[in-house]
Amino acid sequence: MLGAAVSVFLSTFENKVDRKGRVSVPSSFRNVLSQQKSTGIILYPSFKHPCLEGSGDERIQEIVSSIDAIDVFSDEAENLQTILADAKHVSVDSDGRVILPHEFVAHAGISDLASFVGLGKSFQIWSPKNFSIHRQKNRLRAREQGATLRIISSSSERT
Amino acid sequence: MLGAAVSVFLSTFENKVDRKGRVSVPSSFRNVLSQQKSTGIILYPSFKHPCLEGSGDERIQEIVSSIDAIDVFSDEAENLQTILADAKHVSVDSDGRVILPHEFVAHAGISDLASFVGLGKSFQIWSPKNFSIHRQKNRLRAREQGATLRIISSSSERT
DNA sequence: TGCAGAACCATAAAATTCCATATATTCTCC
DNA sequence: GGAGAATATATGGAATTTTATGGTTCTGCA
Repeated sequence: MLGAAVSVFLSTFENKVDRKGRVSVPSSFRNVLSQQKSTGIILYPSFKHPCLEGSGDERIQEIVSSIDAIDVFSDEAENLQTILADAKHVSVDSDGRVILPHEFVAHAGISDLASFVGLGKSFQIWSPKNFSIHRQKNRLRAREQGATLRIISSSSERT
Repeated sequence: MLGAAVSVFLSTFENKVDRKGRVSVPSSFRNVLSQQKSTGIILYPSFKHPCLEGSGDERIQEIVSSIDAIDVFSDEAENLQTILADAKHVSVDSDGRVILPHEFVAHAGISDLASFVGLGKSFQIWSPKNFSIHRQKNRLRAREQGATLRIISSSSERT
């Protein structure tokens, strides 16, 4: 099951969270991370949903550079700084696990199970229950709106 | 201390301030500082908020250079000079603590707890109460403005 | 000589490392 | 093709190290 696999975060995995808040990062996610040379992952609570946003830790550099590129006292700079203030770097231990900080566990409503949801360049962590609700809502909306995918060639942004 | 982590000030820590005004600098912040070869930290009261601005002590050099780079008699130059005039250098003791100067404690409304807030290249120190208000405002606005979408990948610019 | 800051010491709580095991999945050799 | 060895993953628990934090003592300076 090794091989190069795919270098994006893909599909959903449900793992157990133990008493200490430890949870295994899905091995395919770990492969993506190590390809990015990340020593760990960056987590921060989502603005929009009761879940956590996660990514390799090189993402932090992007945010910091973004802040540098704009006026230090602007609202926009403060928005990005909010992400930094809320984010945490968690390192992946030798067994492939991370510790979910308590505040985050609370924000996401996670108890003893966590769903890792691959989103390509990043991923989310949900409580399985909240995720299934979210997933269903999304599907419904997608169907109503007749979701069309605009696939952009080469390097561009996602929605 | 493994997990070299990321070399930026990240996330928020709430530590106790004892009778003498001593407070522990979060260990991850100390790691950033030592990477910067700072012997201590520079503190000055924020213009914009009831909090303290902090950074490694090489930051002073940057401010001095900035002053040189702009019109000596401009408002901006005076603002920056005010920072220099108000700033203090505090050293980190062998247990990782600093002493917050009284005037600063007053400006930030800090009593027995202090929140260290990572902002990337610098950080802030707040009273937890003031910070939670500030944070809530910021998160609301960030959500409306869609902060996460504005992250500049690597070093591209928007026009 | 009194007080603020610095250097020491002590300890409880929290985080990190290490070890053990169960369960798959893959590989290899017969 | 299949039995069993070897590997990988997920998970539980214990041991060890760091942190945060309170207290005491020492020292220089006003």
